Amino acid sequence: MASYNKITLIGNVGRDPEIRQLSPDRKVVNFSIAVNDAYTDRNGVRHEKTEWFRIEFWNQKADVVEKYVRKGTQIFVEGKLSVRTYQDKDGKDRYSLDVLGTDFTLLGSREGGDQGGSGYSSGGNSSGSGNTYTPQATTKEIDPPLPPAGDGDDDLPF
Amino acid sequence: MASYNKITLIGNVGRDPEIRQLSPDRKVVNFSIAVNDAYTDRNGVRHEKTEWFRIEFWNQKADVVEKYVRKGTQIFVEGKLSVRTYQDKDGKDRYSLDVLGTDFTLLGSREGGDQGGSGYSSGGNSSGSGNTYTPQATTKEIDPPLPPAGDGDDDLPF
Amino acid sequence: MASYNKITLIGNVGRDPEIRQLSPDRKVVNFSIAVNDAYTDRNGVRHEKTEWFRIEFWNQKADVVEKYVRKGTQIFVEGKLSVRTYQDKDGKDRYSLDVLGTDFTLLGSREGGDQGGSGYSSGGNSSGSGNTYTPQATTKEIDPPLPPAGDGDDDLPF
Amino acid sequence: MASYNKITLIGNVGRDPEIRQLSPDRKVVNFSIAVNDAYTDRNGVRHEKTEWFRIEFWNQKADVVEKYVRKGTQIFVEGKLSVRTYQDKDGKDRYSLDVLGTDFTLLGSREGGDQGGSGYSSGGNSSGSGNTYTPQATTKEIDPPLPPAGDGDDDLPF
DNA sequence: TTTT
DNA sequence: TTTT
Repeated sequence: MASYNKITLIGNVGRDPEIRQLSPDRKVVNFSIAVNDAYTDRNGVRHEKTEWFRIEFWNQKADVVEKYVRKGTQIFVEGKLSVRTYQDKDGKDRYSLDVLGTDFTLLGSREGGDQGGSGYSSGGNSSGSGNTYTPQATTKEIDPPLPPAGDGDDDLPF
Repeated sequence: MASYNKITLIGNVGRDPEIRQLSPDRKVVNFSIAVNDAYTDRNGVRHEKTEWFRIEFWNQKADVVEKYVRKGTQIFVEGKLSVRTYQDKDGKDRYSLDVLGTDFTLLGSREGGDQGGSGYSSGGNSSGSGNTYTPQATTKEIDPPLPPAGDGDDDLPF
Repeated sequence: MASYNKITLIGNVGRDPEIRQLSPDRKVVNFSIAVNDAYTDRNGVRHEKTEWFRIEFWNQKADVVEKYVRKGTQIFVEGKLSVRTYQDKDGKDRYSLDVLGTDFTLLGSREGGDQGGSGYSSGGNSSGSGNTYTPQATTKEIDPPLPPAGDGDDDLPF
Repeated sequence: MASYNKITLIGNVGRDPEIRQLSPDRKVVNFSIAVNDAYTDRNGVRHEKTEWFRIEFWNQKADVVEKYVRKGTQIFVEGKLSVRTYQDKDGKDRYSLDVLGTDFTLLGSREGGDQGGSGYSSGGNSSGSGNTYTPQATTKEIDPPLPPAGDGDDDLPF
C-alpha cells in the first residue's frame, strides 16, 4: 500500500466558515475556497476555471479558523483530498472535493475587510514536541521586515 | 486571485501507460494510479477506500514514463489537480481526477516484475539552469558513494 | 536512489531581485526571502527565529520575477533545496540555503509598496502541454471573489 | 508575517533510529536520511551530491518509526526545516539540517532486509477527527481489494 | 551513516 | 485498472 495523498492550495474563502461543536472536546469548522486557474491555449484563447474545495479543520485549528477566517480571506491550505459523491435535490449526481486540512496560513484579506487579524500561520507539527505555536495574529506587528543578516556589511555572497 | 493548486500522491499504476505522439515534438503519456486510504473509525470499524487519479506527463518526462513505468509500479507523482466531468455511455454523470504531472519519482516495483529500471527521479527544474538530468536508471554508475563529511571521525552530534 | 527534495516556503523578499542575462537565452534572477518562525516553548517563553533562503529562478520565470517581485513582497516559493558552504571574508565558515525555484505565487505586498502588480501565479507545468500561462497580474481585476456555485440555490450539502 | 516552511524528502535511512523516552508521555525518535542528487552539467560532466537530513518524530509517530524504520529503509518524509549551527570538537563551524517531521510513508526495504513491515503510511491528520489510523503493516488484511467503480464494464474514458 |  |  504505502499510499500518500496531499493537496496544497491557495484560494479565497467563499463564505464565512461554519462551526460545529460536536461535543465538549470535538469541534469542526468548514468552509469552501475558490481556486482559480487561468491559461491561454495554443490558439491564444484565454480560459478561466474556478474549482471549489470544501475545507475541514478540527479542534485547535478550528478555533483559529473561527477567529480569523472570513468570506474573502486569501488562505493557504494543506491537507488530504477526498472526493465525495452525492445526489442533489434533483437526483443529479454531484461531487465535492473535500480537504481534511492539516495546516493553513492566512495570506491577507480583501481591502476594506474587517477581519481583525491576518498573518496567522498554523503550526506544522500538532503531534507536538511540547511547543505551543502562538498565532502571530495576536501580536501587533510593528517591525518592518528584517534586513538580511549581514546587510550593510555584505560579507555574504549575495 | 493568486491561486495555487498542487497535489502530491504515492500510489500504484493500474495499467501500462498509454503513449501518444501528437506531433514530432509533442508527446503525451497517460496512466492511472490507485491511492489507497485506510483508517479505523471511532467505533473500531476499519474502512478502506481507493481513489483513482489519471496522470498526464508531456514530452521529456513522457519519455521517461514510457521507459520505466508499468502496471503495478509504485510511483510518487506531483502535479496540478483538475476535475473533469463527463457522461458515461449510459448518460450517467461521472468525474475524473486528472493530474497534470510536473514531477515524479519511481519508488519500486512488484517482486517478479520485469521492468528494467527503477530508481529514476525526474528532475525538479525543467525550466532549466542549463543542466540536463540523467535518468539514473540508464546510467551504469561506477563511482563509489561519496562519504559524508566527517565520516569515520564522527564529530557530528548525531 | 530515487531521492526527492522539495521545499515550500512563504516569506518576504529582503531586497529587490538581482537579474543577470548570462547569454541571449539564459537569464537568472536571485533574491532572498525571510521565513519567520515563532513558537512558545513548554515554559511559556516565546521564541522567534528568521531563516533566510536564497531563491533562484531561470528564464521565463525570471522574467516574471523581474516584473513583479520587489523588496517586501510576500511570496510563496517552491523548489529544490541545496546547501552551499563557503568562507566569508574573515575566513569563517558560513552556509547558504539555496532554493532552485520551480514555482512561485505572489501573495501581496507591504502597504505603501509601489509594485504595480500582484496576484501572479507561475504556471505549474513548464514542461508544457502547449499552453501558455497568462500572468494574472496583467489583468486588472475588478470583480469580487465569485460566490460558490449554487450559492443562493443551495443544492450543495454545504 | 504569515510565514510557512515545509520540506518533502525521499531518502534512505543512514542508521537505525535512536529512541528516547523523555517522560512517560513524551517520546522522541531521531534518524538521518541521505538524499541524493545527480545531474549532468552543460559540459556533460556528471555530478553527484548527497545531503543528509536529521529527522525527528514525536510520540505516536515515534512509535511507528521505532517499529518499522531501520538502516537502509527508503522513506518519504514531510516536515519543517530548521538549520542548527554548532561547533564540532575541533571548534569548526558546522550546520545540521533538522526536520521536525509531520508525516512519513515507508517506501520499501532493501532486498534481504529483515524489517518485519513495510507499507506503513502515517496518518496525515494528527489533529484528529476522532479517527485512529491503523498502521497497515500491523493489520492482517483479509478483505479482497475493492474493484474500482465501473470495473469490468469499462465505461471510463481511460 | 543510506541507496542505485 | 494497482498495491498490501
